Amino acid sequence: MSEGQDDGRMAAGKAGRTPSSEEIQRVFESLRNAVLDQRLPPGLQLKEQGLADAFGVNRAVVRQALARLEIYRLVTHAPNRGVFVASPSAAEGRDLFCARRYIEAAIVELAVERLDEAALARLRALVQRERAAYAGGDVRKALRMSIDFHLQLAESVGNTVLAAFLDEIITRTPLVVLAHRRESPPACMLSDHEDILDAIAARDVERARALMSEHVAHLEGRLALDRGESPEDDDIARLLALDGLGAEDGGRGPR
Amino acid sequence: MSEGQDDGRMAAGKAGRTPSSEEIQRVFESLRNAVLDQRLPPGLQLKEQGLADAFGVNRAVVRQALARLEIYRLVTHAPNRGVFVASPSAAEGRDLFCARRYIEAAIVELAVERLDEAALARLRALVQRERAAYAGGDVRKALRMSIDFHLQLAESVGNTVLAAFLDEIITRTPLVVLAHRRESPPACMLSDHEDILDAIAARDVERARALMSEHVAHLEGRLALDRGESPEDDDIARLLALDGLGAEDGGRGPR
DNA sequence: GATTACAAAATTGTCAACAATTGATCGGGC
DNA sequence: GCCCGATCAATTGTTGACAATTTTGTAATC
Repeated sequence: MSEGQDDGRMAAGKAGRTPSSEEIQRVFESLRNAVLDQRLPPGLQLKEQGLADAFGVNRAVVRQALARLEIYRLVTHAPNRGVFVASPSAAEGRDLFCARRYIEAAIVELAVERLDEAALARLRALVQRERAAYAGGDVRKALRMSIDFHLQLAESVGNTVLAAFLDEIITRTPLVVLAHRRESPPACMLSDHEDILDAIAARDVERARALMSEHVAHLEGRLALDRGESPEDDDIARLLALDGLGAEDGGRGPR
Repeated sequence: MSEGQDDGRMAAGKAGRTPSSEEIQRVFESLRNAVLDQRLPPGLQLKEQGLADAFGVNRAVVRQALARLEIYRLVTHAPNRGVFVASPSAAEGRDLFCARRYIEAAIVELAVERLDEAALARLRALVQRERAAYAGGDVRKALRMSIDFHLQLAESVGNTVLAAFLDEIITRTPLVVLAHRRESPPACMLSDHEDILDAIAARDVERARALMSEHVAHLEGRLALDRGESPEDDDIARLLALDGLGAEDGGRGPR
């Protein structure tokens, strides 16, 4: 249970089994972590040769790593043009959060059924470390631990499929945040995590589910995902709206 | 809405956006369809050169297609050994069905909220064609249409993330069936599908969810997934059991 | 006769050179 | 002065050959 923590963050879900060629896995993980830490701005082009040089690997390795990132929708691949960091539409963001509510609810429900005291203790320890990171001012680490809380909870209930799904959702979320942020720090609230654990420990399904749902909704609330609120969908549409020539839209466009 | 039906089955979920190099997509789809039709026995080795010859493409193309199949857990990749059709453990099968219950429930819930008459009519038509296929004795086609019903329902509610997840679950299921079948034909019941649609049309969330849950549970019931009931996990164990020398298992093994 | 060491075949993994496509810059024409 | 077409650089896509690893078959030895 302590084996999965390879370089600061586990590759919780899928594609963690057979590291065909190690190198690919390494490049993939690095890029994935960069996305999780919000270091990669949506729209940035990822050039094969550049990455190959940076990681000291062959272009073929980079190519495969990028192909994997594409499947997770972390990058988009324009044929003969290159791959670019994905910039999810508002609709995609909504779908992501909607799905997340359902899946986190399922996980919480299973947690109430199956989590023993030892598992709960581990999760509580995680929240403590998260709190410590916040207190210490290391906001980036705190954010990572906040993510890890959700991932660890999912993994603790022992359903690999649901854990992998949540992992994918959470991995895709930072790009949505970057593309549609409204307020300042889109981090989790410490107390929320603790309350959820308490409800699970008390075997109160309804309360645990409600708290988690509220928690996720709160996260989503900090984003500008409402229909028409943010530059809608198509990348070209966004560019057009950026000039304010919104046709019949009386200048509601952002900026 | 009639555009997604490229070669008999849509690639509902992810990885359908940018077909980098078309060829890869083609090989991937072919293999994926073969899995869905239960034509690929778990454990079979998929040799790169063989597939390259069969599809008339380069080995690199096959390589990438296989990499994608691996992410979907349809094959397992043993470094320096090759890739093999996955043979999911009973535990994995349980996780799959457990997750499926939650996700189908979520989809049904959204369907009650968002499906209009037109969408319902399309789904009813699909069930009709499924019934026709059964009546016509084309069991393979009927099974595919049964799968398509679930996939189409998911797509109709308009959440791409949930649709992709269900797609993944359903794609992985045939391998579980092959590895752990108990009874004869593990197909969906026609009437179940119709009843679910009726409940959705009547906007009866509870009933729709209950019916769907029961439907999925029924599917799972035809498999031998209980703890200790089927040859547990390790592939070698399965091969041993195949000879009937089941040690203390008094000949309960398959065949 | 069984077991271990060795050798050969097959398969995967890696790599670098070549081809094709795209976007941009520059020049000419209207 | 503006617009259109061609050349040029940069990047991706493809291919084939070569290296490393594993498995299988064989032979010698205990």
